[in-house]
Amino acid sequence: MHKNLLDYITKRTNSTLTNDEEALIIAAFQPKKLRKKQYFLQEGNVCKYVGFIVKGAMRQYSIDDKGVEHIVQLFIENWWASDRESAVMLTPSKYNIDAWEDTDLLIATTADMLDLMAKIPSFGQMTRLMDERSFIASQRRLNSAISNTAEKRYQEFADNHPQFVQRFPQHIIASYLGITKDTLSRVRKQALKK
Amino acid sequence: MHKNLLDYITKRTNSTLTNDEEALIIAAFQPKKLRKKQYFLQEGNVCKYVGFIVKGAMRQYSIDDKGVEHIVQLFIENWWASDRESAVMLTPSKYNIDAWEDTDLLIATTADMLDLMAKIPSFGQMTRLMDERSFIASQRRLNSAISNTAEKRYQEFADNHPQFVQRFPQHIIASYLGITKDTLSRVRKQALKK
DNA sequence: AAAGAACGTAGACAAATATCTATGGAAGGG
DNA sequence: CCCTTCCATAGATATTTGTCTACGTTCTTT
Repeated sequence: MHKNLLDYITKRTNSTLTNDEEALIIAAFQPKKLRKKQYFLQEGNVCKYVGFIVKGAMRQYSIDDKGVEHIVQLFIENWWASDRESAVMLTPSKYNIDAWEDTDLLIATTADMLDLMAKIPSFGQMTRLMDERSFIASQRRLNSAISNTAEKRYQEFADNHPQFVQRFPQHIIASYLGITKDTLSRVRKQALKK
Repeated sequence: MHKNLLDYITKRTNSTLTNDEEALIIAAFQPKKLRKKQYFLQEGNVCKYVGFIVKGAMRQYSIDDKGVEHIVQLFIENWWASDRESAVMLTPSKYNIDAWEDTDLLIATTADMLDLMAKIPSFGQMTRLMDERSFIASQRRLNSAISNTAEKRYQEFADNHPQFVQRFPQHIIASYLGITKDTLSRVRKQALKK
């Protein structure tokens, strides 16, 4: 199971890991299985782990005053699940993270992550790349959210993330885009005509 | 002028810099003055510099098919201006960054930044903190954009960033929030009644 | 196989927001 | 100082999106 992670690191950084480095990484990451709907993180708790998704799909969401869920992030294989805000600031999380499909994870504590970053250059490089990618994705999504109509946002999303459209139902996608499932349904209908 | 930057680094990281380290940083960062409306980065160019704002205010925005500007980011003193996506991926930027007020910057190339990160631990730490903060801010804003009404979004923004509300006109703030200036004007009027 | 939940779609209506035009005042450049 | 540009607001109207209810289908669970 750890092989997926080691491959991920070497591929992303175009480097190799020594046996010692591999051992350190394997020691730090613990396998964990989550059944569908099981929580990885619950609102109000401090996020102590980061999870590398080996197989499965997860979602991160907040719940507003009216009890409505707002999807802030979706994760599938080779994504890192965690609430960075909570993990970095050590504050109670405003979000829930749970499994949408049965999911296999490799989890490590924030402390272990910092340790690995310090000891293994390519691990540090990998996390930097991961951070950059997250930020860029977030910026793009934000730009799309403030600039585009619901229709354009969905088109962009479907073009860039076809895997997500396949694996999550429409009401989840709609929430992720900041629209209702009804609007998404209408938008898709419009799109078919073209 | 470099003192602002050195202070910023030591404060953020709770550490001190040796004379050699300070010299490296000063050598890497070049002072630059921008007049109001002058570009720091223009759409289509690759972002080669990152700028630390010593004094002034800047904005980052895209321009859509209809020629409408969409503000994706605002910067004031002690913020770092750059298009990370372009700088990291070495792709032409989709954004413009220009000075909203006359601005004093300290600029460094991406290569110099990487060099400083490698040579100066606390510089690496500082950039990591900066990246984390950016990401968290971006996540929050995204969450707000998809979850809240225009009114709530403005309230949150005004509460969290009173300096921005003071220094940028309403149509800029409105664009930043993803609404029109007309809507923002109405929202503010409503808020006064409370 | 049956029962219940989850899901997508639809239509009618309501609410939020955008668009457009106009106006007066403030700010900035010569 | 005058002139121009920028800025905030207002009202009328159009468009987009949300809300609610309903229904048929598919998926889960027992």
